[in-house]
Amino acid sequence: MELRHLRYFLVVGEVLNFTKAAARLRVAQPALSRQIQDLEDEIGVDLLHRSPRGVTLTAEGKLFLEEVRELLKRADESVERVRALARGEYGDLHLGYVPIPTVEILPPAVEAFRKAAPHVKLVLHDLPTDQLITELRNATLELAIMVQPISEQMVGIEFETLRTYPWCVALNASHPFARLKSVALEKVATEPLVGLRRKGYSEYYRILEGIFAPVSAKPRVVVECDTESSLVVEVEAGHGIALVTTILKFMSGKRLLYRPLTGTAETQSVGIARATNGDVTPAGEKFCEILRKLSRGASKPVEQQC
Amino acid sequence: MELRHLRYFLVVGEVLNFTKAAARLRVAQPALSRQIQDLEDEIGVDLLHRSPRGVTLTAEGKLFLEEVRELLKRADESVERVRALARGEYGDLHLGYVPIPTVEILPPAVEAFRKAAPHVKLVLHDLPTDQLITELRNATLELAIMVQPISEQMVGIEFETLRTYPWCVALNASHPFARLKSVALEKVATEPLVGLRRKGYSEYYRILEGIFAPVSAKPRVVVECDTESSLVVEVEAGHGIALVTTILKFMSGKRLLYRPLTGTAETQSVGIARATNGDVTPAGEKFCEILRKLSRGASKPVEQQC
DNA sequence: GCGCTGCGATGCTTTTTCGGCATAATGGAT
DNA sequence: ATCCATTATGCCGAAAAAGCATCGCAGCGC
Repeated sequence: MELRHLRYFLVVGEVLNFTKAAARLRVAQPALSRQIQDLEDEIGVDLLHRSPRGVTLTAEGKLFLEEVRELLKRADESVERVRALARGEYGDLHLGYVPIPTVEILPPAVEAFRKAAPHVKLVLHDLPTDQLITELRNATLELAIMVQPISEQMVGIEFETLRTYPWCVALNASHPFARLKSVALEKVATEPLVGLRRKGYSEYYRILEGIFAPVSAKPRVVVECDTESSLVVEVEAGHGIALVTTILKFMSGKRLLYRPLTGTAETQSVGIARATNGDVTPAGEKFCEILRKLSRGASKPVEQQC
Repeated sequence: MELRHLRYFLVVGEVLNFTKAAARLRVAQPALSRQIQDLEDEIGVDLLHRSPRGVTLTAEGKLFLEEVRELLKRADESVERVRALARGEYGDLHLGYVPIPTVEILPPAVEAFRKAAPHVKLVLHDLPTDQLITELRNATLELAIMVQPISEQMVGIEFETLRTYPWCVALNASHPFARLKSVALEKVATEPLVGLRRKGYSEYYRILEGIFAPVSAKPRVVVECDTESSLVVEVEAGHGIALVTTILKFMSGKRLLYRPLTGTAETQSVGIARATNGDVTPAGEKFCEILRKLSRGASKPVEQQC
């Protein structure tokens, strides 16, 4: 039994006339008769009552017709599903991200992707940087949107920058620096700083050290915060100033002031990370493409307004 | 795309080796390679990664393999279902019956049928004779187990006798006839009778008239009962005697006495009725066969013990 | 390093089967 | 009885599948 037999029987069962069915199938009537006979022989059951005025379905034929209809529909769907998977319009996409630094990039990309590939089950995993790296390596995650990791984390990881943000100083309105238009790196070196916690954000400290290296200073972090939101609270409370990027504006609103940091060329890059040997599905590639397009087309990042 | 492609792909996907798969499929390896290539070309997606050390499934291949597994399974099931229908082991069987006269025949037949064809949905319809005839004609019912209808009801109906029961007289213990071993027809002719109601049991009256015709008498039915059980009650209460068959013993127990009726050769036939032009499914035929076998093999009907 | 081995792919031939054409058989309708 | 629409059959050519021999490739062992 081949699908041909089923396709032929479906039409014969619907039209109830070999001649017309053959015309619709673009085959000669005798060929069609043969195929249906072969089908009946193979399953060993008469499916049709033949008469010179056409054909009628037997009870077995009626049952089989319904089965065949369903079967052919499912066959089409199966093929279409595989094609959709190959086009990146079907399947699961496990995507990791660090919430705060990606807040400018991720939400519009997710929205665009959901529109472009509505049948892909997009699973978002909100995790700290260190764990994102781990899960990319063991393939739990396919892609991650995150801050560029420090070089020692990069083995086996590929990173593609989407946006770069200059560093700036976050402070509350009563701080002396509030009157300045910008803050020089040397001045920050002596200030007490509010930072993120070491565990989970190890790259933050490496970057801080990188920024201060030219002035031979060590950052003096007096408060370590679990999250960016508590960092905002600490700075607002005057426990120190913080070295951040303007992305933080998205969550601090007008509670903090931001001043450009001068005296360093360091920037923070946000982009896409993937495992070097990791299989990225077409859906994943589609998501990357959307991210790239949005990053190219977007207006200048908020840092400009700092 | 043909089922052949799917069958081949299924084995290749499971064995992950063309040569072994070809051996299992009893085709040459190049033929198998071709078919799989054709399949991939047709759906336009690579399903396998080839290497000189064997093959592995792509993500698309994994998905398609599952789809194919399901598809082929369903195809087999569909064919098997049609075959089962043709063998009378699948489908619906709408069976009508008149409860009391069939109580000796039907329950064991239903039990045997359920064992022989467990996947047939047997739907029992408990209806009066007249309605059974109607529903056989309009094909709502396929078969009915009932008392043989009178000739004018028989048009378009075929009846096959399974058992015959002689008529006897049902009476209560205090009736004068209770002392007799048997009751002659002439004696019954003058007695007040308890009978079934005319509406729905029209054949009962035709039969009664037939029994009394030889002695030029008319049955004198003084009470018409809706059901056999109320007939038992009326006879027990002494409102009259009743002409019945010994089948009634099944429900009256020892509340009534039964005496053979002499002076008539009339009997009541219980059997299978079907519409002359009605399609009887294999399941229906199977049921008939079981009824016949049970009727042949059964011990003599209860009438003998009357 | 070089042949060996196991694997899938390719080229060519043979076999099967599918389709087309002409025509027979069928059975109800006129 | 004849006609007509419809399905079935016989035969042939074309297409597709299978088979056979062989190639190409990559890892393995000597």
